[in-house]
Amino acid sequence: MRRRKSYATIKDVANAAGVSISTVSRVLNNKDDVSPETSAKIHTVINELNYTSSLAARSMRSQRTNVIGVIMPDVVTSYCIEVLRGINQAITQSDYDLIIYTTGDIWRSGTADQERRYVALLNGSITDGMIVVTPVATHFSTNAPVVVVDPNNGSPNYPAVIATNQAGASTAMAYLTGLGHRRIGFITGRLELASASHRLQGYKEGLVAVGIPLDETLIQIGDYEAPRAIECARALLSLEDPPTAIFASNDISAMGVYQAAREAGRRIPQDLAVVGFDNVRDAVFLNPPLTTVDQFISEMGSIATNMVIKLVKGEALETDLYKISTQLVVRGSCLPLARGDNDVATVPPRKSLYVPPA
Amino acid sequence: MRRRKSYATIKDVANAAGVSISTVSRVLNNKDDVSPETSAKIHTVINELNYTSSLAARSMRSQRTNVIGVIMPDVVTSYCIEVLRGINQAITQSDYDLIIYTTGDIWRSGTADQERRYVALLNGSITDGMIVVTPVATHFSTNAPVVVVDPNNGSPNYPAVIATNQAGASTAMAYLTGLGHRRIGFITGRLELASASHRLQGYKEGLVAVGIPLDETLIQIGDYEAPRAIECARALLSLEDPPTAIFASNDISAMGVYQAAREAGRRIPQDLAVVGFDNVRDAVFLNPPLTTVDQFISEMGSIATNMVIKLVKGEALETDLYKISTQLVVRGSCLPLARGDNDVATVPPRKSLYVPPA
DNA sequence: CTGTTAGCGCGTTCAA
DNA sequence: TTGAACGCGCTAACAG
Repeated sequence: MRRRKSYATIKDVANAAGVSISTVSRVLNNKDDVSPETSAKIHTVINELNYTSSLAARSMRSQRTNVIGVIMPDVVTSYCIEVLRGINQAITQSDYDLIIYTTGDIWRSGTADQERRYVALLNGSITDGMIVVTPVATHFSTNAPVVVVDPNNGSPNYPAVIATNQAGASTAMAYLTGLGHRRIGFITGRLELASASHRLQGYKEGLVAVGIPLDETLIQIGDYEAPRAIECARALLSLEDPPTAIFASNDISAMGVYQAAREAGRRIPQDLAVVGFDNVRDAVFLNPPLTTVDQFISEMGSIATNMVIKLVKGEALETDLYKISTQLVVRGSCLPLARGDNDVATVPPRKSLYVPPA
Repeated sequence: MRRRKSYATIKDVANAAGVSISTVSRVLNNKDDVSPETSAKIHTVINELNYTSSLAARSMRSQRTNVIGVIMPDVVTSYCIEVLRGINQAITQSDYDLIIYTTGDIWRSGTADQERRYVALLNGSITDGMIVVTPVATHFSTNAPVVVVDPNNGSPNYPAVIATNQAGASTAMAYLTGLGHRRIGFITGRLELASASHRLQGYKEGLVAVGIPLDETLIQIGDYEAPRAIECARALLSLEDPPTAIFASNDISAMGVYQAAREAGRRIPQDLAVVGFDNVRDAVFLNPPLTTVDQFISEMGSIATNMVIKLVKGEALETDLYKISTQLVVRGSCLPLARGDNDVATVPPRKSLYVPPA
């Protein structure tokens, strides 16, 4: 499996153009001291040979690659996809290219050692700066710019973009309790993640705020994924005294609740109010459209991207800790708690308003 | 912005351990001819210095990186996300790491030149082999393994994984016409993509098969995205003689149809049958669950991944052209066309069966 | 078992 | 305006 010089190198270009390597290099880097003819000649050859300078060799010398790296635990969960969406958008409007690095294993990675390894791997070579998403590690061995998104530890050592998970959750609770709900089920996220425990705190906080005692049976341990959420919702709905509302720790879990409710013959929102978290893109397409807490995930991605780019360029940051406030997006999945069983007529009909996510 | 030797190099390790550089290299690559003590000593130092070998330098020498590269037009459309899901899964079960490369611009990229540039960029340096998703380019200048997913040109020059788009679409049409529908609207995808025109062909084929004349007003030009699909569906539904069924070129577009139908007060499936394409993860969470054509996108990703890995290892492929047959997944978004307006009672109640996508 | 030597492809001096 | 020489961090061949 040895492949040597399978592609054109700067040497090939130099030979074909009848000039020296360094002249080609100069042309590549737009130095001004090259005669127009030589330059033109070289460009022709470059096109003919389909030459591209080697990222590896180039970065090894110049420490400059025009590439921003992203390290994520995975690229398939809705959260990561949304972050990516934002990063993607910010990259589009910049001169930088994007490399996403992942082991592909949701569970295996996420360890501090892995993260550190990756940061070193990319930053030591092919990346000008990087974004680490939901890191557990607190320190990375690199002095190239690092920006962190939603770190899993308290006070990040790097410029960070974070969401106000707890406040968002308690806002949602305030909404539900305001509608008269008192038995509110909760499906947690992956509790080993900071976001999940913060949302749980928000749930409890919301209960305390209106003096509802905590009922542990109303809390189900989820994992941010639909299958588990379906089970959780089934458990809640088959309780002797089932909740009239369920607050799911993310939208995917809320979709699981929809599924379980349909199975159980419970109508949303008449028989069961549902609130999600994230405001994922598809939330608006559910029937009824999902009321959820928007945490502007994709914004977090684009802000983080702009932060690293600034740092790479040597500019200063306005702030090292960028907090993004969550916001409740009210759509059609909740109704006021009706005392008389299906007293739906008393509430205004919900409009099928298209509320674009983010 | 010049940063020199910001991180530990192999030289630092060698100095700190009091050995030569090559000895360290041997330890790094698990060569057997190193004394246990030396090896242990070096490992200690490596940990202390938090050393990671530079990907750039390493790959430049050894042409071996243990990294598989993916080049995609973007990382935010549902199609790409699904492909990624499959790649992700296959990578998990391998020893390889994954790098995803994208310009982040859905529209800017997708040009043959860009693709060629990226392939050269990654393969010339940091990647052992790569997967190019929906390429328009037909040839890449590299002899490192390349596998192509759903190429936009006829006969790919590289091992490829492709979906049977046309057949899938005509199957869906057969289903709809079998239910008695004769006025069937169609929302296309981005017609510059091969998949989109193949699906359109399948639509027409399905019409021809049962002798329904083509009505151009029933074909709306979409772009695989929801907002456009909503407009298309609105147009179809406000036709003088509106369709009784709409076949959308992908699930995201089908979600747009749901939205437009809701606005127009049309119930799905009673008043309007809807079929999608892709079988995206969330299709099952829609209400009613979406009947769609599964093209096993994520399988395509994992198969492609396993193919490159084989090639990288120097193993032979069973086949160079892997066709994945589509399959209709019947859920709840279609009913037989009822002559007597809302003659719903004649059909069996749809079960809310959980059909896991893929 | 370990050190020395020679590049990989490229950018950057320094001379010419 | 251009070319020769050097070294980035690393691996592989060859000596010892």
